[in-house]
Amino acid sequence: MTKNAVQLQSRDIAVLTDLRNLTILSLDQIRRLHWPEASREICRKRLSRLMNHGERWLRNFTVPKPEMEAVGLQPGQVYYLSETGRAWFRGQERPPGKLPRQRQALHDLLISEWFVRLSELARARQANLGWRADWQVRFYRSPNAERATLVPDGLAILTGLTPQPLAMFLELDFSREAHGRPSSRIGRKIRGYDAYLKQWFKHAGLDGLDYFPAVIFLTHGRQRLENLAAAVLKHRRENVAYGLALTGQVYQVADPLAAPVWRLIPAHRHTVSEPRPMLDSRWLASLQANLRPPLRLLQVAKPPETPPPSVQAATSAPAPPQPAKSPRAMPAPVNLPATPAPKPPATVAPSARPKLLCQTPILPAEVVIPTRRGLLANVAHRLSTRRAGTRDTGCVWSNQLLQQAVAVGIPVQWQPLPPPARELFNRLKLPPPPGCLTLAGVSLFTDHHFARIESLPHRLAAYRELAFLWTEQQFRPSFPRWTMLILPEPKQAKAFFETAQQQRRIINFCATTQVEFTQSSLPLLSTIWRLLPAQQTCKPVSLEGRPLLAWSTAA
DNA sequence: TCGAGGTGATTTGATGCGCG
DNA sequence: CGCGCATCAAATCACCTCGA
Repeated sequence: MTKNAVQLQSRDIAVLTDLRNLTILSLDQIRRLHWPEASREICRKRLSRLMNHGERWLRNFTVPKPEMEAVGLQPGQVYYLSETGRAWFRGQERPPGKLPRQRQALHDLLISEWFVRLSELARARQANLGWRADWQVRFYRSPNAERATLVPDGLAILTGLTPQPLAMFLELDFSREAHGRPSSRIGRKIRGYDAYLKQWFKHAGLDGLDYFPAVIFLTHGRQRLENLAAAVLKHRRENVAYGLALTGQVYQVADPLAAPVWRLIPAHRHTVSEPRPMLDSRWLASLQANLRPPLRLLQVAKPPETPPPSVQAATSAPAPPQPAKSPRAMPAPVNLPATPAPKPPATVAPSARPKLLCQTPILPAEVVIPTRRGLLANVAHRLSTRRAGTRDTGCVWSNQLLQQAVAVGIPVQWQPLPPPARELFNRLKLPPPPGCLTLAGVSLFTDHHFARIESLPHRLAAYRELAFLWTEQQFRPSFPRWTMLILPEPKQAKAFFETAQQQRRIINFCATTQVEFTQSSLPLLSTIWRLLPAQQTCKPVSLEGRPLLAWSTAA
């Protein structure tokens, strides 16, 4: 057999990407996604070439025909990424996805089928479908949690179909377990989504969403569907919207969203509808109960008093139908972050706080926000283990940003760098960044350690390696979206921008200089930040100064 | 030259059936 | 119950044309 190299075409890359996102796809599913007009044989032949020639990007296995037919799938070979295929994604500096689990092949194929159905629907209606895999949207109750609280089967985002993008977590109920008890898998799932709703806006995997997605449960058997609906009503404590349907029905109708096969539970109502289309206006409107908390950045010139509710509405999406809000619909902005912002120390007048902080080279212990224990510990450790010098200003600056964010009502979180990540930097003989700050749901490394210009390329390479390590070891939260740099000298800033501009970046960088930072009364909001979003090419980006939180539109 | 696409031949694997 | 054989469908392969 000839083993000629296979040149990857754009369609091949699309197939590999789908396999990375969905883990496995059947021959029929790949054909429907990428060869919708062609025969099965043509698709199979290309996959065979990707599998057996050159680099051998794919592998396959057989799921018994009766098993596939029993769940309504077209029988055929099942494909997944080979180690070469996974390595290709690592080479592209993108996560390689997860390994297939042959014992759960049918479950995973049904998840893929939902993606394929939505793709076909999007294609027919000139809409767009985005998909985030389970490893991208899994939820950990706290940064130090050992295990994920909740692992949805995937997140689909349909844009162009409804006025607001339609975002749906998928839960495929493939088990035979009863739903009744809170300790059952379904009971834990429902409680898990309740917890997710309280923190979703901090999750990097849910960036770009304006509201908490609905939860779509697909199950088998009518009685099971009834039990599932009852379980949702029984266990649900928060305003999570659910849509329930039978796998068989959803996968048989031509348009799964427009067909009246869904039992809908709106976010703010304790009722289960009769079978209706998912594109039900009232149910869709109920999703707006879980809007992303507004940043209110432009109102922060005033002290952090509770803003009137109208201010919050004015900065959110334009005029969504306002459902009747129950007390637990959404945390009130003033309560963000979850723990109430502490009162400033009596020695510091509230009006003087920002100015004082920015003029203080080393943060006095009494001004460190006591509730931010991680950062407090970090600063305290640094101050106690070595003399406070320039190396500690990074932590001080982090604390300043943290305090400003709390003062203006932006949700913040701090997580020290995980030990394996710290070891990576140590191994590369580079000072590690202190940790990861999450501002308004966007996580970022805070880094202030550019002592020498020569170390810049190594440092950028270290972040690339860290991105792989982060994915491989499944650190929480997901890999921070941005890396914030405060560059000590103008010449180092210039060198950094030149280096980063010339590189194909996988990390989003936002950088400023020490001078600009210290001279700004409110660095968080000032236009002192140069944003260098990740991109696959070396195309230069504008280095015009922007506010730090402009990142939401930059990448 | 290489890949896409079409067609038909061959191989492979699952299944059913009969026989000892 | 185990074995061999027949049958069928799916998978695979070979060879072709066409077009970029």
